[in-house]
Amino acid sequence: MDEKAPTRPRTRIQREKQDRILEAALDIFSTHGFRGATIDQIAEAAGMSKPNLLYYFPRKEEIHKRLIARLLDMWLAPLREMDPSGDPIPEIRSYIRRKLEMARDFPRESRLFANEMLQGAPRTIDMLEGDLKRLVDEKAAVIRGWVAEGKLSRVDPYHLIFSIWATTQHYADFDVQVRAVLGPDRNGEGRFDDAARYLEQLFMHGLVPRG
Amino acid sequence: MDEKAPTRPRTRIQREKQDRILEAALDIFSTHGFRGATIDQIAEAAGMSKPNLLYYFPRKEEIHKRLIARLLDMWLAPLREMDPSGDPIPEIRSYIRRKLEMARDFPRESRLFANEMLQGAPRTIDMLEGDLKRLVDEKAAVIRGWVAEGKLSRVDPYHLIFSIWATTQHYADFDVQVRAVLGPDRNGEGRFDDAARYLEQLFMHGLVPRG
DNA sequence: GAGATTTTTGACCAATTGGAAAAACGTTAG
DNA sequence: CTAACGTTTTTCCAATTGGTCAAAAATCTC
Repeated sequence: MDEKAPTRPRTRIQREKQDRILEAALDIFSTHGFRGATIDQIAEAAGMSKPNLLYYFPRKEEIHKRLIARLLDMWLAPLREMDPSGDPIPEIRSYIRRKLEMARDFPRESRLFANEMLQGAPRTIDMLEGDLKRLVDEKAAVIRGWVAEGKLSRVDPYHLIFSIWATTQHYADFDVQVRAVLGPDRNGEGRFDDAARYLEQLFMHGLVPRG
Repeated sequence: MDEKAPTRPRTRIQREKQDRILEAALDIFSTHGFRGATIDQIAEAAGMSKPNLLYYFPRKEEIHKRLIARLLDMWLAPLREMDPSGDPIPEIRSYIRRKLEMARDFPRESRLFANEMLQGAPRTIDMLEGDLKRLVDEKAAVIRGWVAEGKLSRVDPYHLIFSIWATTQHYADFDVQVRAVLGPDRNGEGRFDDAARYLEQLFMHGLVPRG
């Protein structure tokens, strides 16, 4: 069958333009949400005319769908790599570190996802209840096993995962607030190092000083 | 001087209608963001015609401003009440609990705020750098004092506050995801109790089991 | 109940929106 | 060169958007 829909890039020029569109769309969608973003905005950010953009992605939703798909795949990689046969503490520690690095290096992706969640995940709910839930269930079982072996405190594995997501993504999603509160001084990229150190302490030993 | 702008309600009917509008607007703004929300939507949700709504709030931005103002005031109350002369551990514990209760009882407010942050806080940045920063600076100093007295682990007070915000608001902002992952079973309002228990353990002692 | 005032409605507007059509342009294989 | 193809632009459209305005309706004051 011949598909004319340019969903997957065939030629060099198609690949380039589609990349430019997706790049621009990530900017716009991640700050304005799906409804708040306009095709004109995206087209301008991508340096092309609206009809030209629509030649590559026949509708607005198509662009968004592609971005979300790319994102979810990449987003869950760190959790996927949590190794059941590894040592619990280093595994979790490194999961937190990798997740924080992603918040630092891909803040727009984080915000795109956050936007979608805030809106009730209308275009993502299936993946949440499918792939995502399956993966989390699997890893939760692993964590539960670790707890049973006495290698972790007796914590709810689901809420543990939530808290890792929350604390790391916060630095991407609430970046403005973080910057505003830290002020101009404490505000180089060094804040991610501070965050890493803090989260290490929090997740390992908490706030109560050890006797 | 005679102000005709109905910014503050004068009569009973004004108060009622303005409340209905703000209530409806909270729904819409918190799920679609400022740009994604339309006056028509809000008017319909409030059960009145668009021109009628515009009689009470002459522009869209006015509604949003009022909501944000109301929200910030209420949102920072728990932090404001953190008592420098109290015991550190109970003070922080109770701050976390109150913040989690707010996420449970006022999820739309949380999402409204999150939406504004994602968009770069265009209508809120002044408050963030003003009132908010001042308050956080003040409380951070308090926490630093507690650390110096050896009553808390040696943590960065700013990131401590961020992590409390992140973990608690997560249950409001990412509600869809939390529900999807927990599945239909584990999903009564009991999830907030589970969260409370988990956060207690996390913030007090972390994940490493005590010898 | 008359008159003043407040509230509501209906009709309207210009700008913006997502998108369609088709013609114009460019590229390339034969 | 030319036919076939892929790309881009111009023009257009109907729907939606935030907002206005004057008249109608309801309410309040005396």
